[in-house]
Amino acid sequence: MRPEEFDLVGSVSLIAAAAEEHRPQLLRGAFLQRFPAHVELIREGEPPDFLHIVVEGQVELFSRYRDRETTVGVLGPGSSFILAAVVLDKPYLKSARVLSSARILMVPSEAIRAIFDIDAGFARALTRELAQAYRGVLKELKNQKLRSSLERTAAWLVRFNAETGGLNQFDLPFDKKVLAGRLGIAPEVLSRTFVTLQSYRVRVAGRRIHIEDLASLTKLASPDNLIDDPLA
Amino acid sequence: MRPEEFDLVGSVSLIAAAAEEHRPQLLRGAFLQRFPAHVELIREGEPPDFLHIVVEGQVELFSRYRDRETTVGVLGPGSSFILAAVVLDKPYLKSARVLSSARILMVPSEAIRAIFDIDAGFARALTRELAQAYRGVLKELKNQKLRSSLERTAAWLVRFNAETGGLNQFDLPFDKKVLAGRLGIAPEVLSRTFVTLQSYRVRVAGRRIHIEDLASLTKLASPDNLIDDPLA
DNA sequence: TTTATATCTTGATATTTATCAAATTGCAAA
DNA sequence: TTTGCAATTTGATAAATATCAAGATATAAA
Repeated sequence: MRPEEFDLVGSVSLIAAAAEEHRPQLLRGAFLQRFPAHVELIREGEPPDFLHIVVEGQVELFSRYRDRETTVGVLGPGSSFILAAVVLDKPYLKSARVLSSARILMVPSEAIRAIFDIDAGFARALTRELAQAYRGVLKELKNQKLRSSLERTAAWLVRFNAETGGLNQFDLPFDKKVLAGRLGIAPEVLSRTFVTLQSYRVRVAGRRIHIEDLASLTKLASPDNLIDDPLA
Repeated sequence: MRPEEFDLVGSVSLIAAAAEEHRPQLLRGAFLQRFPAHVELIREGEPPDFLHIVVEGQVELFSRYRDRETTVGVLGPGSSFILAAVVLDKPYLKSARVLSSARILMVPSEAIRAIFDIDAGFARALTRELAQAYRGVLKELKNQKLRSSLERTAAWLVRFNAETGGLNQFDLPFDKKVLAGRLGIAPEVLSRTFVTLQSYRVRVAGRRIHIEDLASLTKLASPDNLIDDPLA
């Protein structure tokens, strides 16, 4: 890696948690690589060679089964993925593909495990990250099982709105197709959901969303910190 | 705790992972307590006072939202729960109730966090446990999103059968109502699912299950190690 | 611009799952 | 045993979501 890349990488919280003297070892076999959209970064079932950290762009996590596919998450800068597989040295449970052109930091799994064993601060950070990831999936499971697709959509809109300044208007950060996956519904259903949301005074024009009655949408969504996770 | 209780507790893998000299500190404020069925052990939203470990009996993990409720897991002896909340010192995301009379080991959260900070072996064990828990929920999320209720039921039967000796006959370990919750369906749907499974030569009599054509059931279930988790 | 292609929407319909109500069965305490 | 309650089953129906097939629209490359 080039020097300026080290700076960039040092700002990744997990790496920053490692003691200064361990960082070189952690980054020795690491790559910071740029990938175009659609590239499949990892494939479920494969052994974990690298811990992946999104530095720039967006990555979709998904899983295939028979002839089906489902999205299990969408990540932005700062998020790592497949940490659990790396820790346990077990096969990936999910695949990942690049949505919009992305830069990914790839750190060799053995390095992660090695530093984990000798650097308590790094171990703590990693464990915290894992604990947060755990809570993230659990929340998503609850979101799926306890809410209807209309409610999930409303909750996502309310959350995204809040996290982008609460201006009550914003652009969707990805294709509606991807949002549908993120929400666990078919794209057609999302389309119809947006139609239904008109009666809650949500206006949709292409990627542009206007929330004209936040109170009403919020009432529908029933946001709940025990279900809704920060969008990363 | 009484001496024989220390033995019992020492066999819990997480506790066993702590260095000998740290065990007393870990167990100083701990309780090993017996609870009757139906007791609610923890309630989502509350701050994490204790890490809970099932020593005997069964515990159902569930979550409420509005007027709904969903099961997020059923645990047996050896399993801990709410580890992530303890590590992060954040509110529980799920509630827990006793199914069949149970003995629960409750270890104060601060003790867990304190030993975590000074005992690398314990920290490693805890992190591994967390990583496994993460993979467990992720698998459950995939199970829910990628399989129909019929397939989930078939997969559960195939898995349970395999883990109880592969005899192709066994008793359900809990009420059908609880199994329905575990599978994420209404009890009425489970009833009908069992009727449908007759054409796969599954016979149900009360709690007794006979699998008369494992191949056919297995074909329906498409077991997959990236989805099906050991039942613990 | 123009065109090719993918995304998005809409209509029609099928599947899946939930809900409600009413038996029925099982089981445990008296 | 008998009684009473909870669990389970079954029928009827509703609600939620998926699927398939066109169109319509947007977007990016030429």
